[in-house]
Formats: sequence, C-alpha cells, structure tokens
Amino acid sequence: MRDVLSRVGDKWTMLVLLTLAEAPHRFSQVQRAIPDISKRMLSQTLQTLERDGLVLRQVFATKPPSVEYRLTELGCSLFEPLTALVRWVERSHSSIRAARQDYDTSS
Amino acid sequence: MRDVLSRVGDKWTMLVLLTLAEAPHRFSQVQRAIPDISKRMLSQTLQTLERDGLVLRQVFATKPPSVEYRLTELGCSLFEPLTALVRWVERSHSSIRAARQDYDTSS
DNA sequence: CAGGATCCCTTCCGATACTG
DNA sequence: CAGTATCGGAAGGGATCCTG
Repeated sequence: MRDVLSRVGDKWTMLVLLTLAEAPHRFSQVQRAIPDISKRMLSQTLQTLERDGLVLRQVFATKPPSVEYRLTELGCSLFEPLTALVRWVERSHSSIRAARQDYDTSS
Repeated sequence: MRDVLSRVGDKWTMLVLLTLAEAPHRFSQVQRAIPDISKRMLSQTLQTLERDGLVLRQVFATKPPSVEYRLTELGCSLFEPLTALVRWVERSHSSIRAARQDYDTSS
C-alpha cells in the first residue's frame, strides 16, 4: 500500500501516465513529450508501470521494430484522482513558492 | 511544479499529512501514529511541510516544551485530492498485486 | 520532549557505450 | 528504433549520540 503510493508519486511516473492518458505513444514519442527524462529512466518507469498492470506494452514486428504503450483500464482509472492532484498543484504552487520565500528569508 | 508533485508523493509526506488531517498532533504523537518513521525523517518531513506552508508549527513554552503541528488552510485544501488518490490505491492495490504476480511468474 | 549532528550504507539516477 | 549494461557521483535514510 505504501509502496503503491510512492510509486504513483514518483517523479517520472506521473508525467508518463499523463502523457499516455492523452493517447498511446511509442517509446521515442514519450521521450519527446518529456524532454528531460533519460532513456534509462523512461525504460525503467515503463517497466514498473507494465508490471503493475497500469500500462500495456505492444510490440509491432515492423522494420525497424516499434513499440506502443497505452494505459490499461486500471491505468485509466488512475487518471481522475491524478488530475485532481495536478489541479491542486496548479492552484497552489504559487502559494507554496511564496511560503518558501517567506520561510527562507525569515530564517 | 514537478518538485511540488514529487514532494507530495514522497513516502512519508502523505502519511504525515493524513495524520495531521485528523487532528493537530505533537511530535511524539505523530511518531506513534506512524510507527516506522524515524525521528530524523519525521523532523525533516515536518520541516519541508512547514517551509511549503502546508503545516503550522506552534511551540508551547511549557516544561518540558511541547510542539504542536497542524495543517494550514493550504494544507487542508490538499486533503481532498489526496484522499481521492488514497481511495484509488485502496480500490486497486489488489489488482496491482495480482498484476505483479502475473508479470513475475510469466517472466 | 523535540530535535540537531554525525556516520555510513544503500538506492537513485545521469552519462556513456553497446545490441537486435 | 527501442532498448540493456556498466560505472560513478549524489541523494536517501537508518542508527547512534548529544542538547536545551
């Protein structure tokens, strides 16, 4: 339970999920959508998401081979609570910045 | 923005927030509510939460001194989206466990 | 009671290089 | 194109001891 939460809250996981929520993406497409993720981290993130049953990995035997990632039904069900959180961050990040400013200058 | 998300998704942060959402707690009370958090991590977590303006730290000059932590208004506003996420985890963690089982045995 | 300081081990993660 | 393998620095985090 605790590890599921920390998985979801992971730095890259959220971004990957939000990217795949728009539409299925290929590996390199996700990388372009999230510019500063390394191949290593993207690969790792996608693997754990696949392992957790949130993302489906589909290989096409083309030449060169392409791989498509899409959300499973379970993955889609995470979209709502996740965007609720994202909206909160969007509403609040300026307050948080201000609070940090205060805290840092007054100390 | 990204760092705010990873802050919220932090292993201990969520648990501390959920604890303080119930009621204001003193340091040692939080520690009892979250048994396997170390003093070091609790202290650190509370500090960043205070810095971010989500938690208010109130010192009472008693003997021995006691310190109370409570959510600010901003902290309270995080409660809803956070519990939405927690509810999702509660609904889904069995599916996730099952998916991991499948993934690990079939590989 | 509520922490700060230090030590030290583990995990994360970016950079680079290589493969089918 | 879609990855894996390896290395090395940086960060996370527990254990222990110390303080007002």
